[in-house]
Amino acid sequence: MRKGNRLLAAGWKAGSARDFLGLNDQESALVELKLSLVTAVREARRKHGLSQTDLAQRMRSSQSRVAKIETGDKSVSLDLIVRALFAAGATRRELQRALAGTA
Amino acid sequence: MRKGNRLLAAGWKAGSARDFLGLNDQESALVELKLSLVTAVREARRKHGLSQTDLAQRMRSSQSRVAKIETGDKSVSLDLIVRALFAAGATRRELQRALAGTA
DNA sequence: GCGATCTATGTCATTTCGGACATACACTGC
DNA sequence: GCAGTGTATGTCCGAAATGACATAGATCGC
Repeated sequence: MRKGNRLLAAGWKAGSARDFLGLNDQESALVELKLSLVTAVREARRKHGLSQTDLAQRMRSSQSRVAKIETGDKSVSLDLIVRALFAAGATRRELQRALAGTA
Repeated sequence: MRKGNRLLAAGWKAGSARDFLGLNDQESALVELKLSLVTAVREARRKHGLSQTDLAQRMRSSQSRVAKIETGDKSVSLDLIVRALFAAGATRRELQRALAGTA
């Protein structure tokens, strides 16, 4: 939790996301993918000046869910992350860029 | 189902994926996103000379699930699609390209 | 300090998803 | 025509995800 990645404290663990427990290539690829998108969600949300509550309404969810999304809670699906991203006003192109991100 | 998009016969409907029933922008964006990826899954699988059964094993799933993925069954999550994509040997970069696709 | 706003975390009831199995269909070589 | 292979579809049940609520922490202006 120290360097940079404060994200995913509970749940996914940080770092390269593979070293921490038996994740094979495919699994870690997915986890890291989610990581990138989760970051993009918060950025998109803030960029558009929305609170978690605002975003929650836009996507017909709840503030607590949005918080879980952004903290990388393991109960959050990729579907929900992407929905959040779109609801936060991100375009498909931005999604694409986010994907190119940190990896 | 005629022109090109034979995909998603049952379930999501085809075409621009929005016109067919009350989907707002966000919803249709997600559906179309899934569409692109689903196509990518089949391509990746074939490119690597795998049968649905083969891919199923790689991702510890079943042939029927893979079939459902590729036909756009609505019981299939984005998570599963992406897992299939990685299991089929696609890289993150390819995923990114797929995202740029047809839209 | 207090209210207001924003975010994080835990829990729970309901919904949705997923693997497995059965079965059907399509095509191919024999 | 039949066996073999690949794909599609329906169903079931256990597992995971989701929204909602409660509540706590963290800032900030006053």
